[in-house]
Amino acid sequence: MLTQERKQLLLDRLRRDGRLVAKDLSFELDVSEDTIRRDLRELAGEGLLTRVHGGAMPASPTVANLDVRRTLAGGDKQILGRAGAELVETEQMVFIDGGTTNLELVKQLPLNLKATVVTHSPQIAAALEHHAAVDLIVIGGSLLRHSMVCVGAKAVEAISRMRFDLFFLGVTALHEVEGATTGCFEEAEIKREIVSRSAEVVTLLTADKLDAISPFSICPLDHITSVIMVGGKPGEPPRDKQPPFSFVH
Amino acid sequence: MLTQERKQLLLDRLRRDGRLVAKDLSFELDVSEDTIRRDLRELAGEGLLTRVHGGAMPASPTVANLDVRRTLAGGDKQILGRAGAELVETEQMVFIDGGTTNLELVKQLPLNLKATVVTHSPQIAAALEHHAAVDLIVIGGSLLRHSMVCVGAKAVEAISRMRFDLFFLGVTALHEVEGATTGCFEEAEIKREIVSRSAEVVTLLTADKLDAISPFSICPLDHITSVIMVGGKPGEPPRDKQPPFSFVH
DNA sequence: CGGTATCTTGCACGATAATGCACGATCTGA
DNA sequence: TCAGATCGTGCATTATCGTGCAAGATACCG
Repeated sequence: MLTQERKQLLLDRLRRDGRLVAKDLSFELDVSEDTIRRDLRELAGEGLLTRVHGGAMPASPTVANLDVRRTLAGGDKQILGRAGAELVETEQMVFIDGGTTNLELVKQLPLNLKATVVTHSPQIAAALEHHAAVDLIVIGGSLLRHSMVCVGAKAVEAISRMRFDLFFLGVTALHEVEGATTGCFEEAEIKREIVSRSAEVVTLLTADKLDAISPFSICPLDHITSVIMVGGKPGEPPRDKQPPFSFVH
Repeated sequence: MLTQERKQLLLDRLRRDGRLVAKDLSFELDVSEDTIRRDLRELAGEGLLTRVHGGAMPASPTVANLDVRRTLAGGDKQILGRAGAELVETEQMVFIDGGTTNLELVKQLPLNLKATVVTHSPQIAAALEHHAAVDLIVIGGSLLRHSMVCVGAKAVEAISRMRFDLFFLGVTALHEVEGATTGCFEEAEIKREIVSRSAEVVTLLTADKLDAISPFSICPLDHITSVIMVGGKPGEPPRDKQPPFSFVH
């Protein structure tokens, strides 16, 4: 990727998101953080943006940097997304479930990632538009409105003819005893099928979904390879969870 | 290959990709990098592009970002989109093809529209997220990168079991004699299937696609119920086209 | 037909730009 | 105040660039 092209992309991102995080960009564009910081320094030199600790903000009179740190830190879902994005390896066959957390994950996948991605979420698919080296397979079917994923017999059947290295499972609740559960029968059905055909199952979980139960069961906890949660306050012993639970921040 | 020919190719590439990489071009055209760089230097001298380390970028502060271009180029397409949106009636079964024009159409559909929409474009599907009363069916398959629609045998088969009241057909070219054509074999295949199963076929057409021909045939002109074009200058008699052509502005 | 001028291309070589890493300084949140 | 993240700088490495030059192609002219 050309240097100028990258800088242009940074500016576009800044306009779109209202901020830039050096570390995330470094991962997504597959260059060192030094390079990103150099770019930001130069763009700031041209007055195109304002540098702040951790990244950059728009140059315009857009608010000062009172609590820039908090702004830059981004939501929990972004943190989870980044952690998830780092798990994907070259040439893997990955199924990505729907949901806002997984959408964050997709946004943080390296732009030059070479892999096969399967999804039943049109939004996930659309978000992969610019990942030119990703083979994208969309599972069709009736679209469930509230979760915006495709379900139905045909969808299950299509999935039943595939095998995945990695599955990013979205759940509405996770419970020590009841395992992973969700709010819709059709969705549970299809998730269960995917779980059964995946070597690794990873769930990116926000704290509010832990120790909760939804109506329809997906699978017991031990079918899930890894549960990644946003770590609470640093210092605080990260809850009393054993693996497969892990914490990021 | 002639020098001038090569330079023209470079400019075409630049317009298409938004950037040029010297090394890649050297390999592709089988000349030394020096030659490419010489070309770029001369083209830059004529102000046709801007040189950057590793290649070249567009001369004008062109909006390199495709997403931005999509919204900017919107004028005519928005008009077409509105015209198309007005054709959809309650309870109809509508297939919406991919493409930026149809995306505009979807954005202008009434939020309370009650209908069944079928599409093989994840972007179209995602854009219908907030249309709560729309039954949405997504046709899955391998995703064609450049047009971002799903294709393949499974997709055609799924479509072959449906019937549509209305099909918004996207084309890259429309010609009096050759009819509707497009740039990709797989796409033509699937469009043809949809046309054959639709009571009405509507094409929203920007002027630049008229009287042009693309490699793969979809259907003759008389299979198309209605071609809606953006009217040229108001006052100017809207070309010499008979129905099915109609003009809006 | 032979000779010359012009253009194009590829290669060599020193100069410049881009990148990543190391290390110490600075900033941030607790 | 402290630990960890982020930053700036200097340096080594690699890729790219610009220039000069020579070989081949083509056109032009006598």
